[in-house]
Amino acid sequence: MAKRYWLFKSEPTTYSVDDLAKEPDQTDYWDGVRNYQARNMLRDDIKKGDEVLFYHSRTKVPGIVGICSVARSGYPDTAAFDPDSKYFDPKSSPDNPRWYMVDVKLKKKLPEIISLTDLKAMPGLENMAVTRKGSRLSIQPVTQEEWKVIMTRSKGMK
DNA sequence: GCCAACGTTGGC
DNA sequence: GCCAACGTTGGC
Repeated sequence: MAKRYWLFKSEPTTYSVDDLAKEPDQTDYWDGVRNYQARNMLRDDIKKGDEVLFYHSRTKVPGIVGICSVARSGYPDTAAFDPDSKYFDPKSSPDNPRWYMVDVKLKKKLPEIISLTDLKAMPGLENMAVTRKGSRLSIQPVTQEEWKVIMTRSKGMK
């Protein structure tokens, strides 16, 4: 399977790119996704070696803040089994897990954010879910063309 | 903080 | 299986 590209959203008050940067080996699990469409991608499609845009949502300036790679393909989200976790789901069990997560490794924190406003203005990104109104999907596929456009933009930074 | 858009739940 | 009610998301 060829390498694929994704965009992961997180609220920085919950988990930010700086939190990931502090982790050993800058690697952490991406838990708490509780949406079936996103779950299916985590379980079936997102593989080790794929690349990920780290996106901050629900903040003053939303946008892409980092580039990550997938360090581990989809496996059951253990937070769903933990009654003390805010992601606890009694309907998920180790025998029959409902939710999945992957591990991500931060490759590069961008020197500056590529804001949503920027993304909307960049040619070639018109079809990205994140630039479309009302898109709440927290895990989104990114095409190779879109990825290239964003990489070109990030390389222009100093 | 507001509120429109969205996804999920549950009664019927 | 429909759909109203509800809770959540996320830009502004």
